[in-house]
Amino acid sequence: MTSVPVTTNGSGGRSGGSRWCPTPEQVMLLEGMYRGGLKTPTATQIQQITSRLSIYGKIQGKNVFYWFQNHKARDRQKLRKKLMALHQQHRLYPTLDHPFLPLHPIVGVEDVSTCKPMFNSWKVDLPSDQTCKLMCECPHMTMMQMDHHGSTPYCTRVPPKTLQLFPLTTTYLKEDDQDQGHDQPTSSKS
Amino acid sequence: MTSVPVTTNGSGGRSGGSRWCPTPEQVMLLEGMYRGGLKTPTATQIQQITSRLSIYGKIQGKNVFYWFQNHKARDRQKLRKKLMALHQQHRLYPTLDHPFLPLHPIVGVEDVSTCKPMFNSWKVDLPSDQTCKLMCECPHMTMMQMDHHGSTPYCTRVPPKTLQLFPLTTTYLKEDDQDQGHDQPTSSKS
DNA sequence: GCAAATTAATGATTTATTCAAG
DNA sequence: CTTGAATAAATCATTAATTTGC
Repeated sequence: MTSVPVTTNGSGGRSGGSRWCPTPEQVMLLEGMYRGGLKTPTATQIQQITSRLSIYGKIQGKNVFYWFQNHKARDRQKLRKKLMALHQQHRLYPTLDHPFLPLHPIVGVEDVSTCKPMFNSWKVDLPSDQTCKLMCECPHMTMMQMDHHGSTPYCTRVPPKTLQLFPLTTTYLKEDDQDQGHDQPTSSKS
Repeated sequence: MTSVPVTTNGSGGRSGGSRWCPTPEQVMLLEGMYRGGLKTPTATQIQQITSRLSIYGKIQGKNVFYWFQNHKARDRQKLRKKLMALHQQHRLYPTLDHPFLPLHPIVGVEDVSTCKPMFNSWKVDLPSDQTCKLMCECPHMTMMQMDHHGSTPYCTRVPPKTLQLFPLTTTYLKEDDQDQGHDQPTSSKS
């Protein structure tokens, strides 16, 4: 292949000549279209887009075509990855320069996926939505079910099972510690 | 003016008042984790981080959660702004303000609508590799000046001639805000 | 030096998206 | 087509920095 005399690229005169290198404007515009709802442009649309974007740099229809294909695919891929991470939930990463986050893995937890949604319960004072929203006031108790026969080798920091987690693990707590996150009813918002 | 005395925090100052105020140690640790690659901690990780940081001061899981959200968002925002400013100088065409909609039709092409099936045929049933090859062989001209080589059985069914520009017409990104503006009335608080 | 006034950072909420399951 | 789950963008609100006049 490549019998095509593609002197492509350019795009601001960047280096290389083998593949399209979109300019920021082009990327911006493409993303805008994508976000605007255009996921799989028709040939006509591709054409128009190409024409439009050629103002900012060299571009071909196939670039646009590929861009949308890739963008959509990567969107899905990203989401899938997230979902996976949700179920595996043990992404420990090696620390780098500082021992910042030994962050020992939680061993006995398998159903951590249930805690992610719990974060929504923080904003439980929503006006009038039909949806759940307020599942439980005590967000994180369900998450640390663990224990049982989880050996928890070095899980010293995480409380064994009695979920003190958020409020109580602080070194000092005063009576109004709850007030911080409890609710600030918009304080006379506009 | 007469800046409204924020009654919300009146008594006792901010020791337990309105919002979390991270200690330098906490900030340091959080930034270290972020730089270390932790961009969106899971609930489990948030718990661990919270527990760990609590020795330096009062902190809740939601604080950690929010911190990462904000940090990541502002990182992105900053970067995007930089990129935008980099190439904002061009502004050759007036359409940058409404980049996505106008998209005037192309002049030289009349029967472009027939190209659409072509795009479909590209990715139709060939293995991905084949598809790619096909694209490479027939890159730009295929859509632009497509000399009906007739072998497009799909072309029988053509979309409306009046190639409707884009179906999007939604909100798009409206950030523009060329300069973040100083128009912010300081007394906007209500 | 100091506070009031103003500006910049940033914590906390709300809103708009996304994909995919039902 | 609708809804669920989750997030990132946009926005609001408060704290810290800083400027400014004395």
